[in-house]
Amino acid sequence: MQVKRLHPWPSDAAEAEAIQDRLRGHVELTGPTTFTLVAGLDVHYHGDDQVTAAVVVFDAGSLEPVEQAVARGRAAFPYVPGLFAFRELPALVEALELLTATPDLLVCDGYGLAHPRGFGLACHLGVLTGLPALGVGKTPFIGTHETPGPEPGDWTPIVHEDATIGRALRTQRDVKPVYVSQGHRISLDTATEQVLRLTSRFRLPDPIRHADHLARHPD
DNA sequence: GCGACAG
DNA sequence: ATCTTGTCGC
Repeated sequence: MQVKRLHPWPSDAAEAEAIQDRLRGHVELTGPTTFTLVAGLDVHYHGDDQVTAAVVVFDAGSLEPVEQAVARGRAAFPYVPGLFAFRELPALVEALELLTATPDLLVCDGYGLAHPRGFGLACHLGVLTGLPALGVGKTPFIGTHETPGPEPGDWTPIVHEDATIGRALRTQRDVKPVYVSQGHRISLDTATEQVLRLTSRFRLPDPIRHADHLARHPD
């Protein structure tokens, strides 16, 4: 698939934040409610700043993987909380461009709207591709939330400065919640519904687990 | 002011 | 993040 060309690369944190502040205005918080090809994305780090990005495309009906791609490279930015996307974006975009199929939903490993400037990795990937995107975080990052109930599907809002920016969502009984937020062209209800639908057996959605596995074991 | 801080 | 990758832990 084709991805919009990356903006000039930031040489420091101030430039990176300026890019986020500018692109934030392009995020759309509504979009389709059903999908046919869902992609999970993840990046594996190894050695000194080496990265392997993986994307696995699933048929949304059968939940079977239909295509995958891997791109190797170097972390493109130092790790700074809030600017984490700049480490992984070039490798992830390269992996997406290797795909023959064009997914219609990106399931990202990290946050979207639930971010200090409202523009996490899932928003960034969504805006660059123009595709609906959602973020799934494994640890709380920003905002406050109550503990959701113990059953799959139970959730509580993540609130920051009087706004709901995501949900703590229980995907499996008595297993720690995941943190869902909108990336681009998706509602919070739809993002929640898709994360649940895509999670078959473990804590995280299958597309993210498969991408994680592929990034660790590319051969 | 200090510490903590997605992956 | 890195480790083998299910999740939790005080």
